[in-house]
Formats: sequence, C-alpha cells, structure tokens
Amino acid sequence: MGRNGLEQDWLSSTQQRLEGAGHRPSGPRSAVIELLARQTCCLTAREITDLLREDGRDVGTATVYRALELLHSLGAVQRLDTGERFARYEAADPSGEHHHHLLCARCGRVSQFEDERLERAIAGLADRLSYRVEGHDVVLRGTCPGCAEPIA
Amino acid sequence: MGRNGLEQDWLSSTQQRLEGAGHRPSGPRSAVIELLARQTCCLTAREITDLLREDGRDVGTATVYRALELLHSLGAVQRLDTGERFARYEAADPSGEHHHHLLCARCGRVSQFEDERLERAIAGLADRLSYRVEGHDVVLRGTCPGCAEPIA
DNA sequence: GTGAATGCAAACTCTTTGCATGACT
DNA sequence: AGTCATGCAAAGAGTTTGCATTCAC
Repeated sequence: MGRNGLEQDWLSSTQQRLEGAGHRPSGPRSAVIELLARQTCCLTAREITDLLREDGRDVGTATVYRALELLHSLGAVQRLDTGERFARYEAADPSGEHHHHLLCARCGRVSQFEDERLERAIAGLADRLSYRVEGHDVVLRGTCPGCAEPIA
Repeated sequence: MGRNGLEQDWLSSTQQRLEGAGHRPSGPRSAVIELLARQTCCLTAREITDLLREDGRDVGTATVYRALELLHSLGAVQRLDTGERFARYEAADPSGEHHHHLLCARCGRVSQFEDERLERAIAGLADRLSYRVEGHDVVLRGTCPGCAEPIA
C-alpha cells in the first residue's frame, strides 16, 4: 500500500474516531486533519496555521491548538518535543507503527527514520525496568547531509 | 570510584573549563555549579533557583539561565526536554558516559537508566543514516512504581 | 580601571483560556 | 433549542534581554 493509501487510512480512521467521540466534522478542524494527512513529517502549530492560510483556509491559532490537543488525546496525533521551544505534531499511524526523528543542529530540519533493532532494544529494556513503560521518544541530533557539505 | 569522586571530577573539570574560556568563578555561578554537582538527576531552572534560596544563596532567575546556557555551550550540562513546558538540566559526564530518562505520566517524576544494548542499537543506526549523528536523547514515558500501585 | 557577571524588570514566544458569536443536529 | 466549534483577544508560563550596578582581576 502506498502513501496515498496510508493517508486515506489515517484520514478516515481519524474522522471516524472523532465522530464516534461525539465531535463534529467542522470546516476548520477538517482542514487541520486533511493537512496533517498530507504530510510526510511533523509540523509546528505555526506551520500548520501558515500552510492553511496559503491554501486560503484561515484558521485561528486557538482552533489549531484545540484540534491538535483533541487529536492527541484520541491518539491520532503524536506530539514531538525536540528541545526547540515549540512542539511538533504529526499523524500517528493507527496500527501503532511509528518512527523517530533526526534533528539537524544547523538548519533545524527534521527528518525521520525507523529501526527495528532500536525498537527491540527499547522493548527489552522496558521489561527490566520497574516502570510500566507506555511509550518512548528517540531524537537523534546531528548534521544533515545538506549542512555537512564542504563550504567550498 | 564513588559518586563523590564523580562529583569532584565534574566540578573541577567544569571550573577548569570555565576558567580556560575566560570566565570568572563568581559566587552566584559557582553556587549553580556546585548545586548541579550534588544532584543525582536533572533539575528545572525553577528548582535550581528554589534550592539555592533554601541554602540561603539567592540567585536571580536570569543568572541561573545564563549559567545554564554557558555550561551547556561548553558541554558541561545536558539540557533535557521531556515535553513538559520547561527544560531540565543536569551535569554531563565529561567522559561521555550518559544515561537516559523515564518520565512518569502521572506524577511527573523523572528517573534515569542506562542500557548498553540501546546505545549499541543507536550507534549501529547512526552508521546507516546519511546524517552525521552527534548526540541522542531517549525518553521513555510510563507509570512509575509508586503511581502504579493499586488505589485500594 | 576595565570587562565580566549580576539582578531586576520588561520583553518575547509559544500555548491556553474566557467569552461572545456562529454552526450543526 | 441545545451543543459543539470558532475566533479574537487576553492571560499564562517559561525563558531571554536591556540596562544600570557590582564584582573580580
């Protein structure tokens, strides 16, 4: 299944979940959800607002935050804190599949990766800790290929 | 080498590094450094200010932040963002040894762990990525033993 | 004496909340 | 009607900055 299929999955399952929880498919909120469905990686609240405006769909800041909070509480959106002073948000795969992030220290760009071995290490680790582990975030910091190029 | 030895190591190597960079061992900044040396885990800026006040060493908020920023830029302090709305800081082992953190979703308490297998997984991962990876943070979220106890 | 460091208060940024307006069932 | 949702503006919270004063060398 390609990316369009996944988009559709997330979009429709999220809309269903919202409806099931008694929420209405209003215009502004739908715009946020549809935008998130189209992304390949995380966005800040500001970026979401700006992208929607470029699309001619002005949505108030508070509405964006409220939509994100709602989606996060339903598990449809992952909130990501990379140590910048703002949060990033992205669609969370309903199947539980997930990836982690790479942050370029120079340009601030965020990209993503998956690693099965890392997931296994964390799962094994969770077993030996006295915490009940329910989730995890991994952020790698470094220099992206573009920024690492020789300055010459 | 026990904890006192490590404290001493960090304290003196940090003081040396500051002096080497042309900074003066002033009272307020030294108080911050000495406090950090005594900790076993990360503190927020607010906690640092409050603990110093309890010790009778009033240090202004701005000074605390400036000290932390300076120490961070020298690599002597690690800054940790757990997705709460504030950062946490802790002494960074000069040897490069490090640990990661567990955050209790209920009480907000932070504890730490080390895991060699996790470190190896990340090191292996870094090799196959096109990024030049310079650091990483891992945060596990869950419920701490205290909060997981039956309510009865 | 000179440059660094401090502390206060004001400024800033991201995020949340109060409240009146508007939309959907 | 009765909710839920929106948008603006104001409030909050953590962090940073401007600036005059104080401190260390």
